[in-house]
Amino acid sequence: MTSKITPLGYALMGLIRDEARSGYALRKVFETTPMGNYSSSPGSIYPALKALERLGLVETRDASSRGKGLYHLTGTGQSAFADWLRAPVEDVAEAMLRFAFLHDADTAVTLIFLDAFAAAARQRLAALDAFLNSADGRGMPLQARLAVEHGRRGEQASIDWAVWAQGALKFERDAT
Amino acid sequence: MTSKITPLGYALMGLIRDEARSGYALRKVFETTPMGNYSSSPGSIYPALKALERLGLVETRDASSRGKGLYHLTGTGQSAFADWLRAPVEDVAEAMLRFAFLHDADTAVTLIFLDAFAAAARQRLAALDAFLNSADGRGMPLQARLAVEHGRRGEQASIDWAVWAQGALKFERDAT
DNA sequence: CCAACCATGTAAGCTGTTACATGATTGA
DNA sequence: TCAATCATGTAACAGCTTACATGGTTGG
Repeated sequence: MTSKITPLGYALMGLIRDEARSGYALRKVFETTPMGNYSSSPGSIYPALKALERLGLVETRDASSRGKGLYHLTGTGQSAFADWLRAPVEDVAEAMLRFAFLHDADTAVTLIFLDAFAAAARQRLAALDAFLNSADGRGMPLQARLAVEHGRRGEQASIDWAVWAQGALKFERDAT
Repeated sequence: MTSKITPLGYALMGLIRDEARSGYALRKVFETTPMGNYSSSPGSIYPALKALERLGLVETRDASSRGKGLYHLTGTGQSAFADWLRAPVEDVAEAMLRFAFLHDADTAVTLIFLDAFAAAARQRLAALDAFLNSADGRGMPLQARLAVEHGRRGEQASIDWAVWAQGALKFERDAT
């Protein structure tokens, strides 16, 4: 067990894998892109980087003068990250984070990932439907049922997205 | 300042408001309904109840024999909860929780809430669109752009839901 | 020269999770 | 009687947020 890496840790590793960066550069990514959903400010990022360093997953090389410390993935880090990319789909937010970093993988791997993602969403959707049709569900006030319907639509949107994304990926693959 | 009540605290207050319940009964709600998204197990629920009690927002009345302690909202608790229901829309998850508890409010209040909810979703959608059209967004690999598109569709689903929910509420109101 | 931004961090506090502990009651 | 479920908790730990602290560099 690689002793618990958080989603934030993986997000950092993914960014570092794509390009060596300083802590500050990493912060900027979270501040200026939708990846900000996976974290925020210095108080979490710097400690998370330190933790990754302690685990031997990243290292800093002070190669140049004013570049400060640029983080690189170590060999261990690369394989831990690769393992994570192929792990089963559970949490939606974490799954999307992983999906975004699958751009180095074979299209086949990504298509399989999307199948799993859609299957998980279908299961959650089914659970919500079951609840709405249960005695408990039927007994709820309108507003509460509408709130569940919001969840239903979110899951449906995920399913539709997954199917559509598969199309987009196949299109790109065949356009080579 | 009522010294910080967490979403879980409000969820508990809302359930208690609808019906006096024991800690165990509250746990069951989280375990068996989609409200489980707002929390889980004893380790958070019992301490949260204790905190609400310390704040004077709920109290237990041991009225009967085997009913154990049933929690009731105090007067302070009722007004704190009412204030929360009318607070501005910020976090999506918290907003949906509030929406589910708006069933005692005038339809007018609920419709206004949905307007605000939709407006917030439109803003987030616009932010994602802006990002996708920015240099940063265009420069991303396909998978990353698809991940953002997942977010876009989620926001769009929220907007559509809000409009639809307004229709459902108006229909019910006029069906009296 | 001064504001803005680069760049890195620490400390306190809050919440929540996991895992464990305990005992009563009830139905098969 | 024995398993399940009712019923209530505690302790350790992890993780994040907020707020603060510090100094270098650079452009107007």
